[in-house]
Amino acid sequence: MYDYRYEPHRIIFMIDNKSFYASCEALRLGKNPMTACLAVMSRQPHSSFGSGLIMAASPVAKRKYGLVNVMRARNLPSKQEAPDLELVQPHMNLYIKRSLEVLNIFEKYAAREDIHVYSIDESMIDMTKSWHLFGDDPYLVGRKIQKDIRQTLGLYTTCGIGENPLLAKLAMDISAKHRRSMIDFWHYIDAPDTIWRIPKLTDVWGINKRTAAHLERLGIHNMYQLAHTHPQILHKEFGVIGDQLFAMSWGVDRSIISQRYVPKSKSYSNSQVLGRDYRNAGEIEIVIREIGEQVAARIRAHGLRTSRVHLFIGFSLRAAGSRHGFSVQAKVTPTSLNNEIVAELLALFRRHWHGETVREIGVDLGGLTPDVSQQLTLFLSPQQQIKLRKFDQTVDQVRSQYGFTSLVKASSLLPGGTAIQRANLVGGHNGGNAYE
DNA sequence: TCTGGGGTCCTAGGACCC
DNA sequence: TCTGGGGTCCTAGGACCC
Repeated sequence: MYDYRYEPHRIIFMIDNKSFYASCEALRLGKNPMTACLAVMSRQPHSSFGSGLIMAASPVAKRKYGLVNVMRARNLPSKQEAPDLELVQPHMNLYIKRSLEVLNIFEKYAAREDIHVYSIDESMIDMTKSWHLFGDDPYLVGRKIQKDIRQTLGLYTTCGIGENPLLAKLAMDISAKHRRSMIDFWHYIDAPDTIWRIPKLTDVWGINKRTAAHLERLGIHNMYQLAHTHPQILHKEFGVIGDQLFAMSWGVDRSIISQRYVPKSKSYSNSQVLGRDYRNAGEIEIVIREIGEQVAARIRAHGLRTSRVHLFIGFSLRAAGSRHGFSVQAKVTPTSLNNEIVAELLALFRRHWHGETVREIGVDLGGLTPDVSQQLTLFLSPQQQIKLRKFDQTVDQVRSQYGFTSLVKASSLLPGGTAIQRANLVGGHNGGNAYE
């Protein structure tokens, strides 16, 4: 048995909003999230029939009609088969607002530095220092927070509690989500009855198909077997991921939430699956420019410059050839200028594209540094550079005040441009109004 | 099956340097 | 010549998460 004496023994809450988007929609329509039968469907205008995406489904819709998240609209039951299933458009801005409201509630129970927002609907709270202020047992405190959120916002949450973040996450994913009580507490010493009994490797956070298949090849079919495999073998097969897999099988995780982890590399990206196949270089380049300028505006808004420009092009599956696309990057002199960023993207595109039919385009700007000093270049006078900066900044300002479409490049009006259609989207989905 | 979007981490292998 | 070795940086691609 593992000696857990020197592992952290904290009280970590992992709280997840049950069917978050679908619940926000149910409440918006004056319904109860647990009894409403609805799904949130995102559809791009001008895309082919049946191409909609189910972003979220309410618990009843999942149970009654077998809906799953990120399901294609064409797989939905028909109107006759599911007469009471309601399909609604996403309202991304509303979800963002609700998410912040949930965060406000968490801040009543713990210091901001002890809260880690993991995603729009999941947060981790280190309650070690504060749980006893709210009850006699962490379990009861968890229920109290759940009740608070339900009474204040109408949202239902599931809560995993653990002695470290990993145990809390597993308690939530594996157990709390499926219990009527919607809460569970996992301790190190329970590993044989909890972690080792997880039925499928892919149920575990961090293990997906590929890793599971690799483990299966080694004769490891469950967490018990993983925990009883020599760590050296795992290290040889998986590198540092192997070390991590072994630690996970014993519930070991030494990260501390208040010690903010600073990611080595941060980047901003936008990508889109095009509504149809693009074959013409000019049309493809319009979209590359649009996406490039969109990401460039984002880094400017954060006061950053990029030193690594990355272009991803995905080919249409119908396109012949073995390449399914390409993904290339180039180091550049740090810049936040539309012109320079787009020029580099187009150069990358022209160098690597050989006429294939394109269906997906993505731009990622990385190697970010604060946009403070002016980098001199050989090609432009400082005055010209300052002028370009001013121009980009002015456009950014007008757009933030009057909306993206208040100022649009003429090229975006040409066939192929997608920026205008997508101007009101948030994360590629309908933004709606936060106050609807 | 055919096409959602945003993000991070890890690794292998090549280039280059001493 | 049947030729050293280590370190670092960089790119492409894989894997996973929500």
